[in-house]
Amino acid sequence: MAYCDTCVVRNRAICAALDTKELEALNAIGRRRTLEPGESLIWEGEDSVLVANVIEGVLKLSTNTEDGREQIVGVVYPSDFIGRPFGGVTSQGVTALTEAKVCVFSRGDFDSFAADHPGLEHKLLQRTLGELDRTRRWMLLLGRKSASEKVASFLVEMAERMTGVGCKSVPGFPQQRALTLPFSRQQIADVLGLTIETVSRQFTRLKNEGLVELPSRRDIVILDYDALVAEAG
Amino acid sequence: MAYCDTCVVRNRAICAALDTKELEALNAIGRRRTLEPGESLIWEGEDSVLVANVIEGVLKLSTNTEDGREQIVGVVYPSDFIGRPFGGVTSQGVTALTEAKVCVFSRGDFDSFAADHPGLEHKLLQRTLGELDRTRRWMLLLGRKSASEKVASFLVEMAERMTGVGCKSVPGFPQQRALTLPFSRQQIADVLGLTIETVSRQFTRLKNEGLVELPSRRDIVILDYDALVAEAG
DNA sequence: CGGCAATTTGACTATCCTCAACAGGGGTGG
DNA sequence: CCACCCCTGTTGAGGATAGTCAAATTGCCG
Repeated sequence: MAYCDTCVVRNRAICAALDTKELEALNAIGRRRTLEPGESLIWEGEDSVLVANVIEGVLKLSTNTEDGREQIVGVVYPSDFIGRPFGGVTSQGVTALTEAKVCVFSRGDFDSFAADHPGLEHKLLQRTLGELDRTRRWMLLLGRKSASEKVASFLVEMAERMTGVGCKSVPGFPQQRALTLPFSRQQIADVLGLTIETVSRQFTRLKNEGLVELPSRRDIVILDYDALVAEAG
Repeated sequence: MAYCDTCVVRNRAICAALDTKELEALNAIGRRRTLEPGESLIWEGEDSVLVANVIEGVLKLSTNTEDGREQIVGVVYPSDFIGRPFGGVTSQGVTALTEAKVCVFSRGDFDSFAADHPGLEHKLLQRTLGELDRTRRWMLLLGRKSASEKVASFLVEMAERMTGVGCKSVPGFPQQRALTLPFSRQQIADVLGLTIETVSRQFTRLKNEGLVELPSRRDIVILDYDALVAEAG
């Protein structure tokens, strides 16, 4: 049952703080789980009952207003940590965007384990501080950027994040990058605080201006990365 | 020099994790500093050179676009922690809104000290997780709420946060609360992702509808708290 | 090939922003 | 002590951006 031995995020996730023996103990309280696209792992407003590491796939963190408007407040990738340790109510739901594999722990078990392993907590703290930085930078986009700046920023961010995952650099076109988005148009709108129609219009504008190509609904080829960065503001 | 003995946030800040002796060691590497309103402690984009605890006053965390638009991404109160431990570049500036007292550490000193005191790191982790939750909830406001919902949410949040600080409950009017805002109109706009004019118009609307009174620029009396909560969406 | 959902496009509207003028009030200096 | 000034905030008019509603189109899947 020593999943961790073959875990692809072994050295990038917070588990990297643990030696082989400690890892075995952690392994004993965790279990792997596969999620289908659209499947939720945690629901908004429930007591925090579990935490997890992402092994594979992309998931969204989202909150909703009572009348159904949604805002995606975070996107997590392999090696990222999910959930709210040390009590409290989770104020975001967690839902798989692609097929995903996660390593799940009951929150109580994880809390106790973490209390005995300061190195693990340190890793988690660093990760949380980084996530807070990233989240605050995103607030500038939500509060102060125009629709065109938002969409350009989104594409730049995706190009960075997906590097090495779904990104191929095309020979002879160093700026050119192809990526497969893990988001529907609606989900992009929910990330950017826009409507689906506005996102769609911005995409076609970028296509008409020759900055991107849109071979299919989920695929984007970036033809002029620098122009996108400039437009991101 | 044992400032900590008389420190008003001794039991609420992350220092609460330390015993008397440890506190002495921490005290030795920190120093108190007073900030005037508008004075900055940390500038956006600089290397992280110091961290601090807030003892007294209110400070803002803010980021700016190149062309000068500002977004306030966090507001910190007494006992809150400021700065970016464990390296990296701080992506937010920190500026006092009111006169403020802070307990400052060089980042390197603090990092080393924290490494030897897991209890302190644990407190800091809890605080950071809480701040991340709060920040993500604010993203829903920035991305999905209307101007009237934003302003109402802001007043509700301020009423909660300032309780016990600048807040008096008026006998016979349990819903009624008076508070002195630490923000100018422009700063409120920068918190909410609005313009100063829109904020001003929302305030006068709330006044005309009898939900609040505005005795002076910085003072607000909430006459109908429940209505504000309802309008916050 | 047909059906369905996602996306795009179009027309129109509302909200919020911009620009501009005005008002208030707190502090300073005469 | 009062008048003035400057800064902050308010109010108004007009316009632009993004939202809403509706219809057309695409492409995916059986």
